[in-house]
Amino acid sequence: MGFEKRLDYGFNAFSVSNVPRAPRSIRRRDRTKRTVDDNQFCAFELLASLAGKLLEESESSAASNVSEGNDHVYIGKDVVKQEIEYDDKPLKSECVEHVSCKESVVASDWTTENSDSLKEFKHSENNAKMQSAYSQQTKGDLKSAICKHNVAYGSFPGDLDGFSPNFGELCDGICDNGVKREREAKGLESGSFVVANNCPLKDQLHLSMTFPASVNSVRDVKLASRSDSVPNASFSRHRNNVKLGSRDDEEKFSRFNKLSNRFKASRPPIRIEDQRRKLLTSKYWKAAPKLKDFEHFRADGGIKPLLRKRKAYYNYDKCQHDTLYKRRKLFDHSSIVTYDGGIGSGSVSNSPEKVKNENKSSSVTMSHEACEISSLLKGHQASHKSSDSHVKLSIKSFRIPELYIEVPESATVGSLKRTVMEAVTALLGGRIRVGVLFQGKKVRDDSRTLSQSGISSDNNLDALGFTLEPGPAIAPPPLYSEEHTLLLPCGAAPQNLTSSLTTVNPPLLTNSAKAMDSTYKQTSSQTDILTDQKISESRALVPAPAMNVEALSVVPANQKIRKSELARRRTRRPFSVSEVEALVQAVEELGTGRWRDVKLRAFENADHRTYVDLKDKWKTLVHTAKISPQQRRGEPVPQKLLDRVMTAHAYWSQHQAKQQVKHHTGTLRITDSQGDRNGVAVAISTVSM
DNA sequence: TTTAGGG
DNA sequence: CCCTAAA
Repeated sequence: MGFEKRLDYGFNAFSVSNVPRAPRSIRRRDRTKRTVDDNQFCAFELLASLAGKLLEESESSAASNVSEGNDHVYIGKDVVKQEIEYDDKPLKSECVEHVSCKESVVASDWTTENSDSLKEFKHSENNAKMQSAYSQQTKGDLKSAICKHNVAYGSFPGDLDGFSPNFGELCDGICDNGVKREREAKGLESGSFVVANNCPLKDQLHLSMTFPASVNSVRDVKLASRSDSVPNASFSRHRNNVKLGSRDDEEKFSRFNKLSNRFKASRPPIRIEDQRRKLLTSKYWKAAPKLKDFEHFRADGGIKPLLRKRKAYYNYDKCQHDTLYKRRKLFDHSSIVTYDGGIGSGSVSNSPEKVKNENKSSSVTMSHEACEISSLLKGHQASHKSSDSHVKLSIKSFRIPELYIEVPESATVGSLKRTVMEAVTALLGGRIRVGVLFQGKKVRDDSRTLSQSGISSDNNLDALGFTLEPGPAIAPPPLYSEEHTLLLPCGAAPQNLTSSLTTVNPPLLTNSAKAMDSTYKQTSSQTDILTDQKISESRALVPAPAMNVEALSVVPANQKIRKSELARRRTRRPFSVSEVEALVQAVEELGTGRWRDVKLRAFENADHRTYVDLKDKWKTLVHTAKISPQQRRGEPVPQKLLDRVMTAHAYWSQHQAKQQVKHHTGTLRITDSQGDRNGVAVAISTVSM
């Protein structure tokens, strides 16, 4: 009966490919060895032929900068050691690191960096500089050479598995010593970054030919553009940071990784997205700022090129995981330094006596938007002539909150100053407003008088605090919805305030509404760092005198941030009609219980479509088909397709039911005669046909 | 890792 | 899309 029904549904054409599937282990094997062999030679050859050239160019470009000349030598040494130590370090990881590190370098504009304990970071930095040098000096021959590098580079990450057995040897063969090898790595990375701008199209094509998909990192564009930005312009850095932290970027990053994975020979693609999710799910970002952690990362996150066992995969996964992780960390790092970074001990002090001058000088360097602070300070100055009924406060200093800064030990004092200056400038340049805390609570009502608020000279003014907060920019809704702050308009000085005043500052976020997205991240990561870093330590940086209520109020806020971060989704990517078509087609042929196969058949090259996605889409398609056209939304799916969806859905659910019935047939037959529950069950499955 | 389903 | 129990 079921069979006839099936005919009714017009499924004659369906190839009943519900053949028992081979064990996964076998199925998996089917998909292997596809890309590697073909590409192997190519990549090796490129690598080999370019190694020398690359080396030269690396040297020349690095040496072009005098200040970097020394670094180069020095770092070269370090790096060699490191390379040896972490021989199995995944190259891909490297690349990503440098991406991130570059951010921090550009952001802080450090000029020197040499420290054994900061090997890794420094190393990266240097690379970043080299990249910079590359991008600026790349011309003529170098250009094409770099492009080729990119080709070689492209082959690395993807072939870690398939290639890896030879990878180490390859490197050893090409590079006589660690230095060369390292430089080569640098070159590869540099090339990959520069390529986006300079590489002729044909090179890109070459890439595409060599590898299944567009190997060129999607991040290239942004990186390239970044190197265009003026290193000294803090605001441009802002922009870059925002960009870096943008969802899109993240998304692309993921894709970048996945792309790489696709070249793996003996295992299905890694779902980086999933890993990301796991990361996001993890309670806290392990944003430990200690640079030593980088080394740690190195040590345990590496991949043994020669390993092919499952374990190796695990390592690789972990590595990838960590890579992502690390990128995150680095990103965080750089953003912190750039964004609201400052140095804790360097509080922005405005003693009453100096207020005027400070204002003066401030107004030079600060944007007009900082007038709120100026106003506050002026008012404060005016407080000297306070009378009895006046609350007397003395703002000794405004501390910049949640300060966290990280510079290599080898950084010069000058660069440190610059870094701090830039951070502070960026901070003050934004819209800042002042919040008033009293007895641990925000004083929300701006219209209330001080006495109404309980703020009087009689009271313990230690309970009064001010906070610096992000300005009127579109405040992050969940985070600051409760933050009621007192925005002091220019010239509208607060009541005369004298007397000692404790100031505590909540996280001062950024000024730009546009930057909100990244702001979240930065804030959260920032707090994570502090969290992970032992409160005591962070307190040293952010001395929050007397009233630590602020810290309390910060906690929930950050949880909100974290929440928002956790909640982050992939960018939505509505299925196009053609995708639906492909999906329907595949499901018609494969059924509804083989999403992995569906994925492989119809979406193998769609990295962003997981089998879960496909399954979900099918689910919604079925639903869509069931509802009236008026209720449907989004890009309309052709009714014809929906019909097919219904048909296929009906068929396969029936099929499934039939299978189940079959499966239980023996049991059912036996009990059927009894006409009880089992009989009912049979009837149901029949009905559903 | 995949499947299956609820959220 | 996300999350996750189960397989």
